[in-house]
This record gives sequence, structure tokens and C-alpha cells, in this order.
Amino acid sequence: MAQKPTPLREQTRSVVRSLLARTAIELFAAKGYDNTTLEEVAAAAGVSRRTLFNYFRNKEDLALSGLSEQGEAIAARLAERPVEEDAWTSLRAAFQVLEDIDTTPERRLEMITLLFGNESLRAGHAEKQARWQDLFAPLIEPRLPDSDHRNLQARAIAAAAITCLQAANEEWVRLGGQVDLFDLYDAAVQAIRRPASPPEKMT
Amino acid sequence: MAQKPTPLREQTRSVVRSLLARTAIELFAAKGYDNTTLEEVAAAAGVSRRTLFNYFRNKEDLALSGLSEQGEAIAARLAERPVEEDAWTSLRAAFQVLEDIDTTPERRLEMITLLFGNESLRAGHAEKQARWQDLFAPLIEPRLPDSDHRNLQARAIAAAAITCLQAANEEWVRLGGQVDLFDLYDAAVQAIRRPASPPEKMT
DNA sequence: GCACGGATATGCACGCAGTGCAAGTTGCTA
DNA sequence: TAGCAACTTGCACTGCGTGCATATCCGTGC
Repeated sequence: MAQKPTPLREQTRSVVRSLLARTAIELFAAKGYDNTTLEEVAAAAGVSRRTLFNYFRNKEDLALSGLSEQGEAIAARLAERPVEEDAWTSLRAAFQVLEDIDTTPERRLEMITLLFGNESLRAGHAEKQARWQDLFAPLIEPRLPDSDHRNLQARAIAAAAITCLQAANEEWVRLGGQVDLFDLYDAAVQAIRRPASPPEKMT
Repeated sequence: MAQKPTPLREQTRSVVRSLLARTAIELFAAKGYDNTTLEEVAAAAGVSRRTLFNYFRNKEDLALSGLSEQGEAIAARLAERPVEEDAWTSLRAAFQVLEDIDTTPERRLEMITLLFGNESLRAGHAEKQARWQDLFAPLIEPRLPDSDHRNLQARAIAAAAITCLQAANEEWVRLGGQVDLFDLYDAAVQAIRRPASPPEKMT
């Protein structure tokens, strides 16, 4: 059909893709990221090493592919919020899509543990989340009052919110996942938005 | 000799180190990060490839070593600020150490261009700057009023400030370096700290 | 049913990053 | 002058990532 060039192939592809990612993550979690070769991942998934590169750009992507999808999901939710709504409110609401997406808490914990255990993974993670602001900023900008550098402002707000999410996440892990993530998120947001402690301004 | 284990050797080492970094960065800027092999860098600096690894952990470090030093310099300045001072004020003041450190604006621009041109460098950059919060947070925490999650709050503030610096930096590059960086920084901070906006405000 | 085009899987060879090891080399110290 | 300790370098090896060539599979048009 003209409308659906190859719906079946595409479907297969995405199934295989997530299968590969899952096998990889399990192996990484079990043996450690650095101690796991792509050869092993390929073998465990029943494909050739070369084929992995047909689905993922590199080893890192194999571990972090989920992040891009999360970003898109959040952006989609953000786009649904009314424009009159305050940016921070919209962002918080959008972030909550994570609770729908993320599988079990244990899998989430496994993923984060994996992430924090390796420097280049942490870096890739930081970058991918930082790039979320490219998705969010255009959706936030219309919510801001006219002024100079409105674009910069939108990006700053997006970035700051993401940063709060990250901080909350780190703390959440540190506490072993026993607390509600969004309680921590709220605490973080409040901390940065609370007016300066009483005294004066500077020059 | 007890007091100064080997002051001369140490001195030499740091000189060589910065020489290597400089040669590398120039080559990276000229030919592109990915198109430059460590072999070439080593040759240009007159050492062996193996020796590079005596000074830097990996190729990325060769390009980003400056960032760690910046972080430490900022932290040092931050530690000097009075504890009664508002955290945001202290942070802004500490950031200004960058103006003393950073060499010429053109070199700064070269560096940033290099940075934005390569994904893994961007990632490394993001991670290294994100880790600044580990340095800053302990210095910020004493400035906060007692409450729950004070540690989280300190990290959130540090991270948010860093984020504003990054956003300002990106905008600064986008504008070709024609504006004062800290004007942009202030705009970013103001944007995230401004109380939620009722949709329409006065001008 | 059959041949074709496009997408996919796989193998092979190669370049390059990064590491361990072992053998020189240099400069400081006793 | 002997010797130690840090530094340099070469060599070999693992593993990631890529280009290329081949084989296979699927859907389409004849």
C-alpha cells in the first residue's frame, strides 16, 4: 500500500530492537558494562555482532536508547498542556508520564545502578537528558511573557527542571527507592525557586 | 626533601601536560576531533602515543582537562565567600573566576566550537560540569536554612546554577560572543527563579 | 508461479582507542 | 659512582566501530 510502505517490517524491526536492548541491559547489569563485550550481547540475543550495529549506533546506545523515547514521551505530554498554564506546572505534569512508562521499580533501579556505575554511561545519560531541553524549550517559550532572551529563558527553565529531576533521581537512588520520586522533585524545585534568604542584593 | 618530594619533576610534569593539551586542542580544532588520531597528536607534540596516556586517561580528557581545573577554581572561590551570603549570590561571584582564567575570547570560542562539534565531547563536557555539583554542594549546604533534604536542596541549587551557566554559554556562542556572558547568565537565573507568571503581565 | 528490488543478516578486514608488560633512559640522591 | 625512582617508549593484544561484499528474505509486479 502507498500509505503503509512496509508496516510489517517496521513492526518487526522495533520488536527486535527492544529485544536486543533488553538482553544487552540484562547482561550489562549482570556482568558490568565494561566487562561485557558486544560479542557476548550478540551471542545472547542470537544475532551477529555486526547486526547490533544495524539497530544501534554504538554500545552506549544499546544501554541508553530508552532515554530518547522517554524524552519524546514527556515532550508529547507537555504539548498537551494548556498554554495558559505556568511552565513549571506543565513540566511537572509532563514528567509524570515517566510513572506510566517506566516498567517495574526494580527494573528502574537496575537501570540506574548500571548507569551510575560507568563514567561514559553517565556522560551519555547527562547529554541525552540535556538534549531534552531542545524538545521542551519550544513548547515552553509560548508560555513566557514577552521580554528579551525569551528563547534563552525557555531553555533555562527546561534545563533547570530536568536538572531537578536528575537531582531527585540521584537522591532517590541514594535512599534506595523508598521515597516518592516526585516528593524529591518538588523539594528540589522549591529549593531553587525559593526567594533568596532574607538579606540584600549584590552589585 | 621530605617537604618537597620532587618539586621540579612535578613542575615539569604540569608544564608538559598543558603543552600536550594545547597541541591536541589545536589539532582537534584544525582537523576535527574524530579525524585526528592520537598518533598525530603525539607526533605533533614530539612524544610517543603511549606517553599521552601517562598524562591523560583518554582522548577525551586531552580535550576536556581544562574543565576540571575550572571547576576547582570556582569551588575555591566559592569557599572564600562569606557563609551568610545568599547561595545564588555566592555562586555568581564564584563563576566570575572564569573571566580571570579563560585565556583569549578567541581561544574560548575555538574551544566551545570544538566542543559542540562532537557528540561524545559534548557528553563528556556535560558530565564534567554536572560533577561540579559534587564540589559546590558541600559549600552551599551550610548556607541553607534547616529543613528536610537539605543535601538535595544544595545539590539542586548548584546544579541549577551550573545549568544556567551552560544555557548562557550556548546562547553566548549562538550570538557569536558579542554579548556579556553574565548578562545572559543573569537572564537565565531570573527566568527560573521568577515566580510563576500569570499569563499576562505588565511590561 | 517467477523474477526483480529493497531491506536485512552476516562475515571479513581494517583503523583506532586504550591497556599491560617489559625494556630502556634520565635525573636525583646518597 | 652506584643506585633508585620516575618517565619514555615499543610491542602485543582486546574490543569498538565501519566499509564492503555476499547471501537471504520479503513484498511487489508481471
